[in-house]
Amino acid sequence: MDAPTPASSSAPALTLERFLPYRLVALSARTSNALARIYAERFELTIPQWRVIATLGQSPVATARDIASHGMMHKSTVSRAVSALVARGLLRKEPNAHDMREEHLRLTDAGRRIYDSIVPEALAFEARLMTALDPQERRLFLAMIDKLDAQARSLAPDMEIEA
Amino acid sequence: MDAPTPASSSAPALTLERFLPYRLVALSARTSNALARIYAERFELTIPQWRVIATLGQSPVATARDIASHGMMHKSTVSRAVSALVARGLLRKEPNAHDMREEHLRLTDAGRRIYDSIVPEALAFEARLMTALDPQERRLFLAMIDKLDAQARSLAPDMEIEA
DNA sequence: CAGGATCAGTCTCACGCGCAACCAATTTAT
DNA sequence: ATAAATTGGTTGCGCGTGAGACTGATCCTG
Repeated sequence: MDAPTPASSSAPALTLERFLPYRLVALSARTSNALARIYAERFELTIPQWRVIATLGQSPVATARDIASHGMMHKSTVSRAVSALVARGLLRKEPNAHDMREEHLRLTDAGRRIYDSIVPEALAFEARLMTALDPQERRLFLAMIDKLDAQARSLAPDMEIEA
Repeated sequence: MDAPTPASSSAPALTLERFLPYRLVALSARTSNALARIYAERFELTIPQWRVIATLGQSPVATARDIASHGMMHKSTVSRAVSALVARGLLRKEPNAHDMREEHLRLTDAGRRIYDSIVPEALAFEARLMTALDPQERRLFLAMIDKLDAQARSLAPDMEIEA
């Protein structure tokens, strides 16, 4: 790409390189792709599958609906990821006697082993990424993400997000 | 979702809410979706189409390859977006006499009008989002994104990214 | 100045996704 | 009590995508 030639336009300049949504997408795509290598190539997990496992690793029992909202996924995406994981023996469905519509999901031992294998690598990756910032910056950065996320929610309140 | 129950696991804790890649994806998805409403619903543009237009709004002439790398898209994605935009009369292909392999792409007047309509709205959206941060924080935040992006590149150097 | 590597862009294929219709269980209203 | 509305989850469908093969053009190297 050439140097950004000013467009023959009357509109105020929109320079993607300085446009926040663009920067966010770029950074998030880069880190996600790098991280995906861990669980995709080495553990044969898709992104939704990893999100299901990550959620259940953190909260041992959850319904598909919980997982969908927590992982910002469509419920059909979760449903398919769950089916695949159950078929692989990494997840178990347990009927909920109090509400037969929902099913409680739980990692099997094999599922937890995979989770336990991925977590240290994911944390190590995060740590390597974070070396770009000093400790104070890290706190600041996460705090600012929180603020921006809250603001984004308030700007599009009714939106059910998909990643 | 319930309160994060500690998992019965020996692995170090991975709490998604505090995991940087997760936070980045969440924020980036939220802002992208909100922004997409502008150009998707009101101008009937897909995300790749908007990226093509945004790039050409900024650098009036570019090849498909330029646009792909600039917008972090696969070349086939760009190819299809370009075809659709040409069909709609928003883009023009011009053969390059010096290299018959590539084609120079340029917005038509209609294309530029759409670009000029979207830009102020996109900038207004960014501004509204940015109100969550004070001016100094904004500079800091963008600088930290740059640092993290550079670090992410160095951690996965050979990776050709897709958003 | 040939022949092989490289490059721009298109096209086919298979797949994963979001959507929306759907089913079954449960809650609410009448 | 019963019908209507709501909710959790699944499934069929259509579409857009990424991977990668392929075509034609250009460049490199001997």
